[in-house]
Amino acid sequence: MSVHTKTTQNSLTPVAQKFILHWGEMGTRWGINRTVAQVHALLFLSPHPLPADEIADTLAVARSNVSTSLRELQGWRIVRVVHVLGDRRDHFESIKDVWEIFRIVSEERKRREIDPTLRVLDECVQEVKTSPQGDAYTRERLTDMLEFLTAMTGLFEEVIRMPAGALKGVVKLRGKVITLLGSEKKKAAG
Amino acid sequence: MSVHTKTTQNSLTPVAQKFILHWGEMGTRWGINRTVAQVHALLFLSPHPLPADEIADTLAVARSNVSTSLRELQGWRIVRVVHVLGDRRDHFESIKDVWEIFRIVSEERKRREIDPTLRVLDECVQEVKTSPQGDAYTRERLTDMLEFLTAMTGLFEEVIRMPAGALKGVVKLRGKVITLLGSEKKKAAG
DNA sequence: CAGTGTTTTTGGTACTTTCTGAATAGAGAG
DNA sequence: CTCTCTATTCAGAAAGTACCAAAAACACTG
Repeated sequence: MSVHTKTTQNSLTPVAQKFILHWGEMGTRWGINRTVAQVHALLFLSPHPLPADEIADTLAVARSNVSTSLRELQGWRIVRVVHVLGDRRDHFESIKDVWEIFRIVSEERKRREIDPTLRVLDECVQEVKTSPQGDAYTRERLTDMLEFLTAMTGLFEEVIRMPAGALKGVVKLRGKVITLLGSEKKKAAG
Repeated sequence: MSVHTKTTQNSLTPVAQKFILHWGEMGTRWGINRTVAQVHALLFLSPHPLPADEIADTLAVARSNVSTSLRELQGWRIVRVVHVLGDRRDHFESIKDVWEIFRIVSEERKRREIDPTLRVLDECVQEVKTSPQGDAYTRERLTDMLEFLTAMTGLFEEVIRMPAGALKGVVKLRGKVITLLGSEKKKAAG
């Protein structure tokens, strides 16, 4: 206690504070470290790149913690280091395009989590096919799951590959997407 | 009568084991308790409803832990209790339709996490509009984010509302979705 | 190469979550 | 009503994660 006396408290507007805190909270719910999410939120809102110590100051966390978080964010390729003339320190900035952020994070998570799952599922299906007991029910369930995930991933990749602006167009079609897909499906089937 | 053998055959096939372990691991990465995910995986694979003690036995976790996990799964409405004649114990079964599972879980998470985020973002945007400092940059960033999330949520709802079978149809269109949406957008715009 | 500012690593502590065993509560049967 | 079987709750143990301060490493400068 009483260690927080070094309050240079780079002032956040109440709004920025609210957003950053909420973002951090959401992070934890999706398996992302709170501080990491907060650092990202701060950089996202910041109109110019920030040095690590200023981030630590603003968020009131240890400098070392910021260092780790920045490293992680760079690993996800949504934050990068830039340099400012006359300042030896690294400065960090976030990608600002929300669609880009979403796309990159999604792809990374797909790579890290979905792809391995698909691999495991495929192995499972193979194994259950050749297994001595040949549990038909298990096989059916696993096959279903594999097919579903494959299909879902495919659709997702379509969406993710859309140009940034396209999404807004899609929204204006509210309700039409299903129809479009549906009718196309009928044409293909019939 | 009512002679359910205490010594249950709790052996898992290697394949089932592999799937359950991986599923549990994936759960943790998406903010879902490992045991909860494992219980779900087990019920998903099981050709018939299972009583809690058998689940505990099979997964080698405490009975109480299973109780909690089942409660959580029921809260998500992807597991329900059923009864077996001549057996006082509750038996549990999972929804088997993968699309259903995905739909229900997605909607629940949207309700719990996305919706509150949209609310906070909206508040932030309102507040920054009327704030004394009126930080224009922050406002722009927050507005962007709000618009994006709204759009994404909308699209997601479209997809989620698709009938179970439709997804497979979509996959066959590989590459056409963007085109369809794109051309439709141009038509609408131009 | 000594000196200074900056970043990363490390080792330990605090905190959070998960899990368990024991206690408790409930529900039917005799 | 009591006995038995089952389900849930709860307090603390165990495990896991986040965080910090200090030390080490690094990168420039003069």
